[in-house]
Amino acid sequence: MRGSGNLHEMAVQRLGFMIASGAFSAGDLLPGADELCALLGVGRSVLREALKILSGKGMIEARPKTGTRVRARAHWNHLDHDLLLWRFTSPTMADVTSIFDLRRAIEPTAACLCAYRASDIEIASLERLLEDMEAIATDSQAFAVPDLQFHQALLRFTGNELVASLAGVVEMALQISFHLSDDSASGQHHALPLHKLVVEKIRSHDGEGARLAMLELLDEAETDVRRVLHKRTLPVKTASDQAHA
Amino acid sequence: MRGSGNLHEMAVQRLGFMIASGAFSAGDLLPGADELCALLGVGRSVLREALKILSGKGMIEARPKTGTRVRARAHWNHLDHDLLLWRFTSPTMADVTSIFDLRRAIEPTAACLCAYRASDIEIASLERLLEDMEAIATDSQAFAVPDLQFHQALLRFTGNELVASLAGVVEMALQISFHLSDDSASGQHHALPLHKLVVEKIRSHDGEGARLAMLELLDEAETDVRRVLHKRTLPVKTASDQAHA
DNA sequence: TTTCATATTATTCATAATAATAGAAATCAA
DNA sequence: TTGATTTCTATTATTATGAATAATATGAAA
Repeated sequence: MRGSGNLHEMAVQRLGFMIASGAFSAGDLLPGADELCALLGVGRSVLREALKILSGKGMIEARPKTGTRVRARAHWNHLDHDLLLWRFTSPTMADVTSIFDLRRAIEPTAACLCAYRASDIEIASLERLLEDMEAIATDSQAFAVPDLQFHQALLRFTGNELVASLAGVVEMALQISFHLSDDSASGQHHALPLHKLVVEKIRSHDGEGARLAMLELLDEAETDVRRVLHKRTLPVKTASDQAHA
Repeated sequence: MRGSGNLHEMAVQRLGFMIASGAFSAGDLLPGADELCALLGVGRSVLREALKILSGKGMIEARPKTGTRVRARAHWNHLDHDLLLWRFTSPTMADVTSIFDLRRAIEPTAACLCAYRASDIEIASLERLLEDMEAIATDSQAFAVPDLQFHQALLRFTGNELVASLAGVVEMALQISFHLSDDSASGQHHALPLHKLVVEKIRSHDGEGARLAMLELLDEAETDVRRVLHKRTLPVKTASDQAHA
């Protein structure tokens, strides 16, 4: 858990992660203010700011007399960057489904919009990112950087700030992909042709083509993640990794 | 601007709206802490909490010595409920485009997912909402309630919390629709058949059919909004409504 | 069953001390 | 003298603490 920076950031991270990982369940009362201060080792102002941030994410609700309650998950802003982080640090198969549901909804549409709206300069910058990816396609880890930039640029070039605000989700998705595939050094070169196809379709203003290419790209990415995650999660049954659980 | 509730909520609403509507532009320095306290009529703790909430939305960034800066719009979390409110209180045509871009990406996919995942109970509750809509189809304002519930239920029944977190966007979209169409008392009865079609397709587990029906529904909704907004914005040129501009 | 008092808790404010840093001044090397 | 580097300082955010206020769930009384 990233605990660097200001005190209240640290408090947010610790408390938020605890709540997100189920240390308190929905409807539960958090400990009183003073007790929480002691638990987190911070003053009241800091705790208060941390609680405000968490309530901004929809996770808690404070009321006089009763105290501070954990709200139902339906109220949480699951698209929040921190929340994504807390939730998907150790992703399950169901988590992969969630993420790719959303990507499959957003990114093909974004590619389609780009085909009609992206400027020549923007398309050129997509092509430059393709070159970057090609140059380091053998290094599975370094590949992550231009890959992420590519997908985020695509969202941005829709010219729609609402769509672009979903960048955090694809960031998390790619982080999971690359985190999982660091041992299977297959390289990501098989992903490159589809990326190229997407840009080709965008350059020729073929919206429907771009959508389909992106869909195919996502299908492939999802099966990749599932395959590695499957191999990863099986050994857990035998291994005794309950050191500090 | 809803200024009810706690002091810091009020401060957030006022400051946030000011920033969102361009009173300070990106990179600008906000007034110092004490000056802001005076401006908003609150103590330092309250101001501090308000600033924390706004920085949680990605709108500002505080650093010692320099002060608190307004971040570039690209960093804002435009999907945040408050931000949607501040931004779309008086929507432009471009705003309508933004919202429907996103709805067209999300809701057809959500309808498709529902066709495969929604339980019989959930489908039944969609049908109940259809009945509610039918019962009050003549009252354009009352219609808004079950309509909103319908679209949000659809997102929820995908079983995907990430997707469901986009409920705020459709809420804003429908609010705009109904806010605009309160004079053109055409009634929303023409929207009903398409809603029914969506549910029919879901009940028969026809994902692609549900997607297409939802797409059609959105097309119709968008042209409706555009038509009314067009009629609304034209008279502004002649009217002298610069009373307190 | 309703009304009211009370104790608990969050909320707010005010003040003081600490930490961080941008910009200026001073120092040093070429 | 010039340029870069370091140190210093003033400014600002950050944190802590204490005290007073507002709101309300709970239980007692009517």
